[in-house]
Amino acid sequence: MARVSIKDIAQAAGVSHPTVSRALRGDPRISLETAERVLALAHELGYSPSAAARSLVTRRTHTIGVVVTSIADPFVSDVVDGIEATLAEQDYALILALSRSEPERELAVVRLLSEHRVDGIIVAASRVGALHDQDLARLQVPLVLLNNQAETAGTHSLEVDDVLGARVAVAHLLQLGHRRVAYIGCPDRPRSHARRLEGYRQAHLDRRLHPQPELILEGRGAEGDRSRGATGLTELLSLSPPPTAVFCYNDITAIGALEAARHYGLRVPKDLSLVGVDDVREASLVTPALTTVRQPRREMGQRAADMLLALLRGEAAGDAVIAPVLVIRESTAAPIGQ
Amino acid sequence: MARVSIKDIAQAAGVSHPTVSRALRGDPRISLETAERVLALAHELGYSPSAAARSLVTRRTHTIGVVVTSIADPFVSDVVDGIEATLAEQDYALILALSRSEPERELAVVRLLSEHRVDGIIVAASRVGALHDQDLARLQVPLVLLNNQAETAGTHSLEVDDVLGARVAVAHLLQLGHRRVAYIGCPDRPRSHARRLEGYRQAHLDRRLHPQPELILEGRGAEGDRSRGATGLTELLSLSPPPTAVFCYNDITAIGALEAARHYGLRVPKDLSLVGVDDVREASLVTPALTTVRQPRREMGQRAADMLLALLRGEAAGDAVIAPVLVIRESTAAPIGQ
DNA sequence: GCCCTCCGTGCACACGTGTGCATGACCTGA
DNA sequence: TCAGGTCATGCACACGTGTGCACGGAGGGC
Repeated sequence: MARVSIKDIAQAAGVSHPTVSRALRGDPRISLETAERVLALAHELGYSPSAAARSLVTRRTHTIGVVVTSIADPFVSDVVDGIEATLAEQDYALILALSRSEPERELAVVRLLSEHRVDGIIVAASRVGALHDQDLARLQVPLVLLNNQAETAGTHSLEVDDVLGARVAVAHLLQLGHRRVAYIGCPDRPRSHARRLEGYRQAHLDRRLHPQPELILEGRGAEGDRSRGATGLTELLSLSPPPTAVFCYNDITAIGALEAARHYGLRVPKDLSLVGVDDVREASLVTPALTTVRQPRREMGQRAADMLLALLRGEAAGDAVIAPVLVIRESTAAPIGQ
Repeated sequence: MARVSIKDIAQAAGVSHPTVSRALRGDPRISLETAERVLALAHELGYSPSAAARSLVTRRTHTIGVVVTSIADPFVSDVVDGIEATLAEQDYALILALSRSEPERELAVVRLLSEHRVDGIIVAASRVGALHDQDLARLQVPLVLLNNQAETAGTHSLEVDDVLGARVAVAHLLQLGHRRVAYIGCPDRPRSHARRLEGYRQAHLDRRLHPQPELILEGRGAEGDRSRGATGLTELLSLSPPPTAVFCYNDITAIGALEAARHYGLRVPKDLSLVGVDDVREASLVTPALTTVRQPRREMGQRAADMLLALLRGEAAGDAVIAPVLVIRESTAAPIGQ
């Protein structure tokens, strides 16, 4: 423990401790001579300022809290990586707190961040939303919500443009020549589900096409993503004619559909094109590699941190919308006969 | 910001602030009556103690630093998840710091943790090791190293039993009836490479078999894991007779070998059995799903945190070794003719 | 030579909490 | 009635840093 304080330096330099404080902070009122002497001594004694003592008087901890449901989720950890990158540049410390979607833990998180007097908070909920809001807002600290499913008043938020992502993905399929493009959705996440569906519609309308209702599957709630992809595809194949391409709510759903397609003897992308959303690790590994809509996760983290730091500087920061990127791989091709 | 202090409570309760402090900490010397009054007021006013002020006098911040190379690495994020679980139980805050394998950043990390006076530090290096040690040790704070490649004196460490993991994996292959089992290693990580090779040897000796030198591939350094798996397998197939099973340094190497096997028209596991190490996400997703040696990552994080907390309580904590687990999936089977 | 100005530094206090010691009230026993 | 003891509380100080203000000295203008 570096237990040397500015008082020790003061004594060694033969000055008062306020002089040391000013010298270290580069106060121009201190003579060059003493400033140099103090700096040299500080270095020599291995002085390290106490963030606690400093924050006590400045009322700033230079610390921000990051609340996520689970750090094991690759989406979340990429976002946190981006957050840290920006914060580290500004010498902010990052307190990581996991809510684990347990009310008890969420309460403890709020208490922890409150006691440590974080200057600001970023909440990156991977899936479920609508938590914390109330309690965290009560801390009276700048709050940035990332990809939150719930609309919360009084906070700043940042999210990916889901409508645009879906629109670009479906436009890609339509441009390849597909005319029967299906959508397998996700009722568990109503907000992004509705937006992706909207993008699906817009892509059709952009080409003066009308989406066919029987090709739009809401899916059942109780199912997991993967199984929803499989059962969804089974259902779609019973139509006549069946779709030649499917836009899936996310990559895991698309992989489920991919497995089902293989089971039915369909070749992807020759007989069926598939597109997912998220660009999870598995997407590039599966055979054929999945065409997908990537959320620039790291960049989103950076942007969120930038927003928060701007708020801390007293600047006004509106909400931000990030544009996703279509990554074309091997699971999409022109339909047979084109 | 909860800016109400014990002085405010004291004033409201008509007592002195030390009395409030004692009442909140449950000092038995305070009368039950005033204690209750103080607690009620504290709750009513929304009091939240200042960790900074408290730590200034107690010389304990109840905060620990976690240093990792990259949080985006799934191994690391699982470990951090485990660390957080244990720390949260004890109401410790967790400052996350990324070194990113950049000397400049490592220096900044040390400075940051030093200024925030963390009570202890856990270093979880995913791959490269031999960093920080010097600087971090200088902080005079309990230090736990997790899976570090370098031997560092004066610190506590925790690692997975690499020898045992390899031994169990190879024993599995031998028990299936394989008699020519190869090993594709990794010269970049000499420590764990040597240990897995040792486990490979032991498994043979356990059955009174002698490993054949031509079946042991060290691999070239410049190559990536995946490509090393592919070129390694190619080399092995030129032997006569070729091996019927391969134990790979890690899953990515095994996947590289898997792809090469497919390229040569070999069916896995019918013609060739493959085993990896790590149980990365991809391992269970690839076809056929990979038999592998899982490192209990989350548990390792928990154990590391437990060790650190024990050290903080002044207890002696030796080094710990974690036993890995063999996960049998679809990439291993008895050789043809068995 | 005197007054004013400017420059460098120190004094005192503040931030919020914890703790050793003293203080006063009350009770007990002789 | 008084000495001694217990109990609840307050006083003063400490932790390490930052800042408003006062102070002393040097220099310049008249």
